[in-house]
Amino acid sequence: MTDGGDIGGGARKLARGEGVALWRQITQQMEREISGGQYGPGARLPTEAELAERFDVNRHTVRRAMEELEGRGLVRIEQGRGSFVAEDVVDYRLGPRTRFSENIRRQNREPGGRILRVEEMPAEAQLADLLGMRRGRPVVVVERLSLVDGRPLLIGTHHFPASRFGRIPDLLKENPSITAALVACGVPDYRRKVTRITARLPTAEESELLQQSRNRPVLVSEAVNVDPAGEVVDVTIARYAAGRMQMVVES
Amino acid sequence: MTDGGDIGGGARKLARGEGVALWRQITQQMEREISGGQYGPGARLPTEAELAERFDVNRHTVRRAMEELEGRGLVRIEQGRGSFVAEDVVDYRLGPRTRFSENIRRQNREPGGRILRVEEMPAEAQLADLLGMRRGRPVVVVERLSLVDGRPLLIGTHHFPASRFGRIPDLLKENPSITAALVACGVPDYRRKVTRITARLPTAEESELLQQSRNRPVLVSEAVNVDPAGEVVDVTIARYAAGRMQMVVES
DNA sequence: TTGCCAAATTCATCTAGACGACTAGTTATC
DNA sequence: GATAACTAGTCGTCTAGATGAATTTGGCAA
Repeated sequence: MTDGGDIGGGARKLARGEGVALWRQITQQMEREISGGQYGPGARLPTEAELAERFDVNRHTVRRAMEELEGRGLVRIEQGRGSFVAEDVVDYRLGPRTRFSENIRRQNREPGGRILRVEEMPAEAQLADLLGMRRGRPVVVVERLSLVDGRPLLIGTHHFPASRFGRIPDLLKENPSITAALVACGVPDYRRKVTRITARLPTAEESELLQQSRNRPVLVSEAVNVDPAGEVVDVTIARYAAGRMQMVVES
Repeated sequence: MTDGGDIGGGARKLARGEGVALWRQITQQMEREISGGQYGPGARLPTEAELAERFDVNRHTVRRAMEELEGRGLVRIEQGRGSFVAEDVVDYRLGPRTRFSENIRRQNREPGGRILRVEEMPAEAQLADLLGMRRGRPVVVVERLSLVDGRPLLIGTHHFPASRFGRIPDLLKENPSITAALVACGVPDYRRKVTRITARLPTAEESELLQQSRNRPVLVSEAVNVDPAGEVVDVTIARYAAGRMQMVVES
């Protein structure tokens, strides 16, 4: 065995004062061990205190490394329980006719969800432009948390022109399905016209609702939906727990 | 004015010991001030030391808050210089015939790039399946950093079956255009068949190449490209600096 | 057995201080 | 005038220690 290193899983000496931060070296080492199969998916990792001792650094330094791994999607950290190797992702198809429930059921998983918020408010400039309506005219905003097998996957915020869809709040009280509410408003079908996608870290509220760590990004999609006549039905902004899904675009 | 608070922009007292972490409260306050226009896009924010004094907390607490804002895309932190309010994003169209250069030029921006790595290696299981070839057979791997107006936007890793595209390494020495190399290999045209998108924090190397903070996520896309006959040409994995672009999917 | 409480474990936050690394501007030197 | 050396300002990393919050465990009482 070479200079104090123990490739089999023991402590490998960190290089101090050589330009590479200690926490980065710990990140790399843990990454090697996880992808090398030292710990299987879902397995529990040593505690921060143990790792700190093993690498002979302060616990804060280990924490910095673990936070990095969590953000990269390799581990999941739970307060009071420990750290675990990450697992499982859902495929989420993004097509012109994407409907959440069908999408999920196609993968033999159980869709679910609940309405978080329904309100009417004036349209801001950018939103009004996308909806093709005048600024300040009322829009109905519906926010929904969608689940897969009981785990939150996305937060969707829908914006409908109130002139045409003012009945939606009442309809949703009867039946929480947005698609059904649209049918009742005379929109039997709609399709996605354009989608913009980016990613960022979640706000405190988002990470709370999605039950996802602050370090894991959210995929943010902004979609414009139109009815068969090409009329804009709504603008939806959805935030997906990136750690739990992969968006699939077919073309 | 109420209990020591100065809504106009001065120090607002933080609530200690009430269940909300101090760094979160600082995040919120700074967010309010930035989105409220206290600081314009690109403007320099107070130093960490100044903020620490203003909020009456340790500098580390301010740092935690600023890292959060950076990850969310609101600010940009530069060592030795300071922190600045974030700006500008590029639209990146993702369609069946997406070509990087055209895509960028359409927005009156200047595309650029350089080849990072070219090598031949055996195909791993998953990759071989996607390419429709046997495991372990050689693939040509080309890694390229693509720039917009001189700023890195994405790292693309292309995987070609070596049987058909073994000449690519030599061709790229003449002309660094991948599209041109494919033409020379008898593939005048190709299109994107399916794309999978997710997001995660970047590795050290990725954040280095993309010149993007460790806290800003990368959008990761995996695309399968096929020629007009439907034969798989390559599998490309691209990592985009999420802070500098929005992916646009039209359907 | 069930339910509850207390202790132990483990991660989360905050403070305090030191030093390193990078930037930008100033001064000294050739 | 150009260049090098220095300096102040600012962010980055690391240590050390204290306290809080969430979870698990084990024992005791009903």
